[in-house]
Amino acid sequence: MIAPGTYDALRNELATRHDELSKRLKQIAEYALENPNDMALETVSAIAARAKVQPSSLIRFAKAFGYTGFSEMQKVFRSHLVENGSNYKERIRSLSRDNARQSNSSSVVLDDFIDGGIAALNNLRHVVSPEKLEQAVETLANADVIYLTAQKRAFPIASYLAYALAQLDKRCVLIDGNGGMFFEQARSIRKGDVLLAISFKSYASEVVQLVKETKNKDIPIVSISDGVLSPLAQHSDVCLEVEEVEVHAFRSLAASMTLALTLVVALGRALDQES
Amino acid sequence: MIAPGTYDALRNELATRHDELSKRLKQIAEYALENPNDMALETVSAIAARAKVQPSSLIRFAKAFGYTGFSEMQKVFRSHLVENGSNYKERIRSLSRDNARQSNSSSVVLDDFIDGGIAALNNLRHVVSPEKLEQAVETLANADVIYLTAQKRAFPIASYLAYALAQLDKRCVLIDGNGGMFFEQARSIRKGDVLLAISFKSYASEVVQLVKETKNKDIPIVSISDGVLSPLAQHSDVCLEVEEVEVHAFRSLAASMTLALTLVVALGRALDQES
DNA sequence: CCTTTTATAGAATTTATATTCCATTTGCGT
DNA sequence: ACGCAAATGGAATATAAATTCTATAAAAGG
Repeated sequence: MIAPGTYDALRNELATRHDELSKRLKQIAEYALENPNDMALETVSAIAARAKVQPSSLIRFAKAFGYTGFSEMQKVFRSHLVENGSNYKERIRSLSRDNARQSNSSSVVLDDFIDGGIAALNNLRHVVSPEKLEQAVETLANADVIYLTAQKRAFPIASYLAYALAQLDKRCVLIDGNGGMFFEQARSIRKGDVLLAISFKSYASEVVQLVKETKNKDIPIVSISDGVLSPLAQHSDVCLEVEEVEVHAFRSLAASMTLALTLVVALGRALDQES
Repeated sequence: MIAPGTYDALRNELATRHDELSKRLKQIAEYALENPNDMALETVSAIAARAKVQPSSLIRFAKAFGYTGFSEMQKVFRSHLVENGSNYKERIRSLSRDNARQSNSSSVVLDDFIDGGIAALNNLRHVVSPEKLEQAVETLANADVIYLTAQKRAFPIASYLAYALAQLDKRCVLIDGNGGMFFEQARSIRKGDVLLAISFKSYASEVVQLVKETKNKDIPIVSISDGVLSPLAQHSDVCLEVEEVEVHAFRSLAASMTLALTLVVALGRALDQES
């Protein structure tokens, strides 16, 4: 007897062997299928109480399916919970393990980044709250001029936003620090405008400083950054969070780019509706 | 002191009080925000090991935020895990409903772009030939200076490449046309250098022209473009093809960015092996 | 209807996990 | 440089949880 290692395999096993199970084990199987979250998170005695069985029955149940004990079976339920939810890090972790095995061909590197990018995109679904996104779009839609700023790794995103916003005939200014005029370029921001700042750790000091200063002028700030600890998050009216995956010691921009593009298209729709 | 009862409240508390926290507590806060799943599922000692702290620090951490112990705080992380999973399922359901009737909510747009990005990335795996990739890497590795050029939609990629190559201490020049000096910037290309050009349809004329001119000077050219019909493909020594998916009349850059990043990392490895 | 086998309940035990406590270190103000 | 307060590490302890064991109860077979 071999114990199912995945949630789906276990589910399947529970279903097919359901008939041959004893009364109490049937009862537990039904409970397990209906309450997988309990199986994943509660203690043996808590589950036993809820399913109206003895704790020992749960252990017998687990052993009947080939596990050494209940805890081992619980791991299967737990990993399911994680896969379903926001966790894509496990996949990445296994990815980096694989990386350890001397992957020196370029196409292996490409595969790793593709996997990482897909994981980051999937994750984006979970971490971006629809409300924040809506709020960001609305703020930008009401802007007279959108000022864009980013430096270093985040700069390509601002640069892309400048291009895409121009396609929408939305007025925007890219504060790129060209000619050492970072703050000078920002000086023309005024009431009615909005600052869209993008920065990831380690946060470029100019961008952080500009955000603070602009906040003091009562200009609305929308930001794209990486987590609540970001200094941008603290000073922004809306902060959209992205978490890029690190593969081979480099972070991609796939997810951030996708979010930026979404912002543009959603903004375009909002503007269309107005007119 | 009142302990946050929800994940969002806790996150918020972690962010706002992050500054006033002691060294070890900061460390734990950061780990918790980056690995909420671990916080939800692992044991105190397992988390302690991963976050490189003592188990007792985790208990102090929980108490610092008003909980009676770590277990109480863990409940918050656990309930988030459950809610997150079910929310996601509901969202998928409501999304497919909305999609049928052309919903215009921003998060639907986001989902479309995420799906599009994933499709483009998967496609990338098939269309990029390992040989070409290897050849591109080799050509770039042998370059004295890498000249980068792109305009319009492709420009962010060149801009990102410039940033990433600098990280590798690989000499590069970004021909961005700033100050109307597009061709002037390119004038200093000489034997031993390589031109890396990126352009998608409709191909920016400057870039195409520059590629042609540079080809005549017998400078190797590596390009990233979209299909064999690209004028870049014809004049390049190696042309890496990417096909971005068009969603809502806009093309993402997720796949192209991923390819660009791959090129950088593979190049980095090639350079390491040389030395 | 009795015997044998299998399943079950519940207490007892073992194992693992969280928490506390205190000696030591670190940081800070004087 | 000194003393004080806060923070930390790590062993010791307490708590909780999983698992085993056994007497009892239910089925199954003759």
